[in-house]
Amino acid sequence: MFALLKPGEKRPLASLDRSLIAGLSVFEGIAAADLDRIVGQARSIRIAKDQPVFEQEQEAHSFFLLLDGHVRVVKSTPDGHEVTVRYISPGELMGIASALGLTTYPANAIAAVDCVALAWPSRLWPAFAASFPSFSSNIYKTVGSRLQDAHARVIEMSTEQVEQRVAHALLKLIKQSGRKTEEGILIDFPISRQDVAEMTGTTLHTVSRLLSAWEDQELVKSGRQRIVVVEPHRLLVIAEGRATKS
Amino acid sequence: MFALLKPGEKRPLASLDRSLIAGLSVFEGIAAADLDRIVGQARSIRIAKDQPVFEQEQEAHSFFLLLDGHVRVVKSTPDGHEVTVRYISPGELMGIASALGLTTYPANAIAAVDCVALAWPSRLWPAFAASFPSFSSNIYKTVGSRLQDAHARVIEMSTEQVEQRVAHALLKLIKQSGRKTEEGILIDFPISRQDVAEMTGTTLHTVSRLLSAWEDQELVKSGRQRIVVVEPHRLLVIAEGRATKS
DNA sequence: GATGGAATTTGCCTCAGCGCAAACAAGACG
DNA sequence: CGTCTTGTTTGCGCTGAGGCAAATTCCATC
Repeated sequence: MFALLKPGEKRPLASLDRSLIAGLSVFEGIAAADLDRIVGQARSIRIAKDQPVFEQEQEAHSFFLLLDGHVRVVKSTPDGHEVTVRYISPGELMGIASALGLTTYPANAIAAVDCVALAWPSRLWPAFAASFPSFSSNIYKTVGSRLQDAHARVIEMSTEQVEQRVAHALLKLIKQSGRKTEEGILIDFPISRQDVAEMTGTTLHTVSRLLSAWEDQELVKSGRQRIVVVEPHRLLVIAEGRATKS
Repeated sequence: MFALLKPGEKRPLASLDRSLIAGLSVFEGIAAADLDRIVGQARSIRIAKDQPVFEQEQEAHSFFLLLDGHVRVVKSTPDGHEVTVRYISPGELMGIASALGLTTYPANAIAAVDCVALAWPSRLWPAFAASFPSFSSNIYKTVGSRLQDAHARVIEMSTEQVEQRVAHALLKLIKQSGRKTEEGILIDFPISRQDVAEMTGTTLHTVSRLLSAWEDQELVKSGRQRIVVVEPHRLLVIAEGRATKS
């Protein structure tokens, strides 16, 4: 199920760097000893690019903490549509269905690049919640902010035009996973027009047209599965709907 | 802040009917003694029609359990749009910001009719979570299902046409708050075209046109702030997009 | 029962964005 | 180095649904 990374990768597997992990917001306020007890029960896994971390409807056997890479969480509808729920960045949790009383995963999670994650068996959750209150409280904060995000998304879909939504999506992506380059801020994983369309409720054609237009205005530079935001500020103007339609 | 009901209302205030409350899913699996300890710390409040239960951005001083009535939860955007997040029915929680680590309410809650609710001070939450694990677990189940709902909503907005979304909204409403009458299933509180528009991300004009068309087909009967679904099954056909556009 | 305000209906016009289709470019792979 | 797959671009036409505006109906209230 979990394919291996290409050989030559230099990421930690057996010997996890606890000091790095301890800095993550999920573990905020947790004593070192407790942290060890929590992390000690996880196994470390690798997921190759384009492989699933977990799948919709599948029994939720584990929950995960992404250490390295990027994961796309997608919901598939019965009639064949795909809607991207969110992208997971390093340090974020995923597959926390069990904390919400679900027994199956509500979405598919696909590695956008080769990934490393910690995995805990879901059955440990009740014990964790009881023994490490700050851990569970941190996790519920995550859930809370995802609920907020989802509502914000509903509001965007209800009140904004496609152009604004796509602009917002790019801004979110560079905020979450942007890497400065000399050209501008690069979205640090392969992302296609189709992917952006699935995030914003539109079509790859419309996204392509928008990116082309923005490219002409030197707002972004983009290529195959690659988007660089050159002028975040002007993009924000569009996102907020204060753009001067010239 | 909390206006009174009209005189002559016969609802319980001081003497709460515990046996009724005990049946609610929020309290599932909780010992009678614990239930008493939880409910004992709540105060019972009344909210008059059109009055706020709590308001967006306000400090989240309390969380609530609706006992009677219907509450509309609405988010306002900076640019004046209003998006209805959900309707709360009797037995449901609202204002549970504190359980998610928020200090302010993320939305406005307005009584759609005169309401009765229990209110707990938010500061009790950590103690409740620690002392009554099934209570907190039930609450997080609620949160989980709301997260699911929100995602479902995003998917609807991304993949369905307005007609389907409005049909879905009516079906959800009759499921949640439908009352059988000889005409059909009545949505049991005043709801305007505008309200439906705010639930579905469209305009009152479009909702009005749709309801008129459905009225002609004898699918629904509607009037001023009043909607009766006559043929839920045919409405479901529309909602699923299997309608024969005649 | 007259008045005023709120909710609803409807016609007409416009356009953002989708669907379709075809061409094109860039890697991947042998 | 040619070939093939996958992602991208772009033109064209169409239409679902919103915007605007005016008329109408229903209630609440005095």
